[in-house]
Amino acid sequence: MMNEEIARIFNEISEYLEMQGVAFKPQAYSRAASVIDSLEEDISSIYKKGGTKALEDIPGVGASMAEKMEEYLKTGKIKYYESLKKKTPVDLSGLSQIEGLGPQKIKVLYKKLGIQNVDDLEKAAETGKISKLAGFGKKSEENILKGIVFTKKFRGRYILGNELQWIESVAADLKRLKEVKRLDVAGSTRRRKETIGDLDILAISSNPKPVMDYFVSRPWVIRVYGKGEGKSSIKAENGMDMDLRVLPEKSYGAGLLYFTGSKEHNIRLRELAIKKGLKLNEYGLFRGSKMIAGKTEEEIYGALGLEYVPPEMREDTGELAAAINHRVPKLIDYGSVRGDLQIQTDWSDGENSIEEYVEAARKSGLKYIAVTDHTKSLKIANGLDEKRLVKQMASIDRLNDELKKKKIDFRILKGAEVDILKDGSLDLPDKMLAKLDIVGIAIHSFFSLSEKEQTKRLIRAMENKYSDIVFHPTGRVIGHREPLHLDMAAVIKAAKATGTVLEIDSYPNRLDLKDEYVKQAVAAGVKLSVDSDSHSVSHLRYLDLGVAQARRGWTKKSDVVNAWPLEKALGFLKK
DNA sequence: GCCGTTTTCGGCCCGACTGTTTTCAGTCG
Repeated sequence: MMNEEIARIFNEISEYLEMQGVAFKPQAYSRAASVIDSLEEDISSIYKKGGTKALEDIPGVGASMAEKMEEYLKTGKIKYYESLKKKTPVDLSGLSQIEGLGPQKIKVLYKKLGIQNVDDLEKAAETGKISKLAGFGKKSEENILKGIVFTKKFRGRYILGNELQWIESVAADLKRLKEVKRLDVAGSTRRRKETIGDLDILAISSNPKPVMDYFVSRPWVIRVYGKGEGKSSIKAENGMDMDLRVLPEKSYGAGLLYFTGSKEHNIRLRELAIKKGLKLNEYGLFRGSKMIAGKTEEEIYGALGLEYVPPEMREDTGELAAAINHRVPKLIDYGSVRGDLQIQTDWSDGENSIEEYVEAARKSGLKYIAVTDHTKSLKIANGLDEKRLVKQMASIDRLNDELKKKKIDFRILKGAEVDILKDGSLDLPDKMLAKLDIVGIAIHSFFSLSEKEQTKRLIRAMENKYSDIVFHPTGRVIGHREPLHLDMAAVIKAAKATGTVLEIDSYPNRLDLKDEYVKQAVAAGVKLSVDSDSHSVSHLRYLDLGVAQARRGWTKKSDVVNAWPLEKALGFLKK
């Protein structure tokens, strides 16, 4: 993607300007960089549609940056950036990844020692040159060496769903201390971002010292960056950085709000406070020196004249306007999914039998599941042909009869994850699809078709009168596979027109649809399903990740068909 | 450099911790 590259360049420009001591411009560039980085649409396609005017519609991007982006798209270079780089030829991106190094220190390292990259830095640190510099010391030198080792070893972010159990066990461990009155994991974990970079843990304690002592001495702590009564920072053995902060009870809501973020949401809140003649920080909301709110988040939103905003919505994507007008949607609750509409069993590439799924699903409180094994084209997954599917349907009938006899309120739906072929036709004939309760359709091949072809292919499949749900619609695998080239606006429009449900696949590295598309789909009146895409009964727990994704896309219970009672859901789906 | 139900000019979030200092700059979130 162009976006990542432009974001990187803008971030570097920001740091160069900071080196020069320029005021305000660095923030402008770094804000634009972060917006561009999280943008769904590619810069080049935005530019193609509307030129620099369209680029200027990106928040934080004005005429000057739009022009630079245009220059980059046309020539592959930005002269302004090149000249900054020429003046101070250092690997900024690499160097600033080292913990504790920022623009000012990098500047000194370059001017005094000619350090241009991480290798130079390592050599200088090893030969003791850095500790002799003014403003640096022995400790700085040690930290730089440690930082180099760590950045080499661990990079990138963590997939939330893969870490959540561990995070919850860490929190539970700390909560057990008698000195801890309350403890929450804040940050992007609380906002349920699909990936997280580090961990922010908050606690109330009137006696923080033993809590901090305990925290930094956990066996999985491999490095302690700092330890104080108010804050301690460590690195865990999986490479994740963690902060634990202890706050007084009267400020806990303010702290929770502040450390939950997002940063952009907080900045907006502070600006709102300023406009009301107030000041918001992590200790409370103040009028002059008088604290007027702070104990709970609800209290602070209230004092600012706002409706409460759930953490999953705090991304500065319009939630504050909604809160001002008291129109924050009532989001779908965790645990409110009643049936799972995508499950693979041992008939194809799943690990468990239908019977085992029934038992596990009942245990987790579900009322129905759809068995949706792969179809024949997906040979690698042992996909079912018509003959085997008929056999499976008969066995589901038998199991349902048994459940009925035992007066168990649970239903197994007959379904399939039907492969969408290259031309948009389906892998099973209509007369077969007609016999299924749930026809999930999915793309598992020809990932690199052009946007036009891929969109046409998917929409054609949706137009089949038996297609109920598009499984993992964009096909992305976080950190592994880019999403399909799709015109999502057109897909969402087609979903509405054809009455096809779009899935939120809850699998940790899929979470597909992603939050922005969920929001667009909900706004368009498209119905969603939240499914686990289980390949084992242990995956059923992922449903809450899908609900989190739904909440991040402002979804209400009424938008999610499998949060409805079974009969209503079946009534909505196509014949 | 960006932005505007106060503004097209004059603002731009704010505090903790570290390491180097002896009162503070830099980094981080």
